[in-house]
Amino acid sequence: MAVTLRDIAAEAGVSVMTVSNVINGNRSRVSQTTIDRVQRIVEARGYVPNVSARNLAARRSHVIGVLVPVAADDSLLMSPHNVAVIGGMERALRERGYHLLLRGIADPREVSEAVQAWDLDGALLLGFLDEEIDALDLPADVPLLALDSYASHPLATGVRTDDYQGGLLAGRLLLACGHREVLFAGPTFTDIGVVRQRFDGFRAAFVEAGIAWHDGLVASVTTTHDSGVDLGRELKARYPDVTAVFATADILAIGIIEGVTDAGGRVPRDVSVVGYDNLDIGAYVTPRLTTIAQDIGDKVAVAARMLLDAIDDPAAPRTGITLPVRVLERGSVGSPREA
Amino acid sequence: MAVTLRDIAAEAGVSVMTVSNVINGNRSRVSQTTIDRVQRIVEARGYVPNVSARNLAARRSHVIGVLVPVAADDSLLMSPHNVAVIGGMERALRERGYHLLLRGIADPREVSEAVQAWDLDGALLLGFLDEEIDALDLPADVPLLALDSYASHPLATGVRTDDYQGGLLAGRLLLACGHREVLFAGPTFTDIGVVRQRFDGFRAAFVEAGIAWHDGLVASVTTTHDSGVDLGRELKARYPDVTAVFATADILAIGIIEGVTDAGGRVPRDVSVVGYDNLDIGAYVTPRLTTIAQDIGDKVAVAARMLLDAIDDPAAPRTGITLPVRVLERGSVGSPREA
DNA sequence: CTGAAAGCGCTTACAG
DNA sequence: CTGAAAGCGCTTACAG
Repeated sequence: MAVTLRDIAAEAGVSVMTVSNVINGNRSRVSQTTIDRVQRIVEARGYVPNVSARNLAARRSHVIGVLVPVAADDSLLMSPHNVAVIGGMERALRERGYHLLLRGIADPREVSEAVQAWDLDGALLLGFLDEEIDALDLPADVPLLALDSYASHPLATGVRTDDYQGGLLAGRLLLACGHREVLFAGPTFTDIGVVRQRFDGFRAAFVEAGIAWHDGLVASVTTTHDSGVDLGRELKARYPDVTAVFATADILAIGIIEGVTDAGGRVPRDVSVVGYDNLDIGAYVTPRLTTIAQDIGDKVAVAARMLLDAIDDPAAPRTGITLPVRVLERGSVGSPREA
Repeated sequence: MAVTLRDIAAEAGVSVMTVSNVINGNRSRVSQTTIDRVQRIVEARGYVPNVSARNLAARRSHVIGVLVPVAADDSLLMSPHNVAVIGGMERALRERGYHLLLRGIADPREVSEAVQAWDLDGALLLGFLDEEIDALDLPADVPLLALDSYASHPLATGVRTDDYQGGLLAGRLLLACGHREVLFAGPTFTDIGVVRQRFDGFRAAFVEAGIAWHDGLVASVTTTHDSGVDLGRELKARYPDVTAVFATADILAIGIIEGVTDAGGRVPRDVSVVGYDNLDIGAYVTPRLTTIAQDIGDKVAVAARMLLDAIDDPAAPRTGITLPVRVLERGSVGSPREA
């Protein structure tokens, strides 16, 4: 049988509540002598508080749910971006005494279920659509943080990078190199959201430069390597005048480069490609990927802090934070060839 | 206030325990009429059982800890391999009604602490050294499963792929292409463990072929892209006669290819490279990486099943399972040039 | 088929 | 500075 508070209390000759106070660092309420004695016994007996009992009594869990939508194949959406976020989050939480419950969400209702069932202190929503977030029905006192979201749900006020600026920078870069026919490649988007922002920023670069941009130059594709390859292969046929592509994700951009190469083209000589994210992998491919870089570590650190602060002080007003992005020039962008 | 069992019981006019039985599917103990009535109320009120209370009373948690060592920089060891495992594990657990607690372990003692504190039903150890596993001091009744481990700890009987065979296949492949001076590149290894097995298998290929292999041809490096690059750059200088490298991880192999290329060499013309794992990324680099492929999905599925079976029947004897590996030939291996 | 009661291991006002 | 008691929301023998 595991050692309990009661065992410690008996051995120390004090009440259970005194031991509890020592364990929880309520030192002002206990004499130093008692603290020392109890701590020695705790140490000697290898006492470990039972999480369930503590959570039940305290009506909170010190657990943060990291909730990730599950794709059609029922497996977690573990993009390199999400992986970096989860890893960083685990670390930030551990440092502050919280734990991470990783949970795939097949139906949005499971979000509030998870929050209730686990007495979650908070939750990080990773990769949900803004519409899904807005449709969430949650107890108002549980801090939620949706990463990279433009949802208007008040609980979801969060952290994101400057997607509009990212699009703008990508547009400017390609325009500065002399490109005029540029394809925007990314997932289907609506009036709000990450992709919309990147698109608007991208288009603004053309307006700013006084250069017309063809509405038709948008390719709606899934954000995967494979669909990038497909697009790259057909690029010449479907968009004969295009000299550059702005892809909303590195993984997609890398696929596009591969597809273009497969079809006999060369990057950046025939087609320039700009990605988005700055994943490690972009540095491993040939040519190295030019991309819009966001600092995921920063983003996670800020998100963790914001979430835990909201838990400590639920009444404090929350304002979203937008982190900067920058252009990381490597080898996949050049000037267009003469026609 | 959240709805509790008692609320449901009151509304249904039955005892709390009857509701509990309905919730938990002990249908043989309740009449169909009662079941229906209770279920309707549960549905209408949006009742969600409290996990802490359930765990405390039942003395089990339905939580599986996925425990990953934290590196020197305190962040989780999220290699692509581990990521795939964690993603697959979450899914397998969710399908069977379990939850995943992701936890970085800085000190091996935290393993048993976590098990105790959370009443963990089981734990998956991911990326621990065999020595660490053998040194673990755990309550005997909590199933542990160490992936890819050769530890002798009885609780750690687990699942791994055939590392010896992997090394053997890599060796045979390179020998068949005509290579004789082959460098083995991987982390420092001892008498037991994954790397030792791959090494032994690799060397056995030479013995089998009746070809001598130079003991000096082992490069001890960390399993990272960067150290691969370093090794690749110095390859010609440090190992002038070497015509091929067998790296114990794809990420390392990819770095080596890049380093060789940086130094003006060409793969596979000047140097052939074989990796290990079959990560997605191996298909994106130039040339595409030839590698020893393991089916991580399979491995995780088997591991999840084994772990949950052990939880269901702790008395059942456990035997480790070794899954097959195969050679995946792509573009990074060729014949050595004439000297 | 159903229930009353004890108990899981903690924390939290409250009292002194 | 310390304690007795109630209670968190469940499950588990036990009894009928």
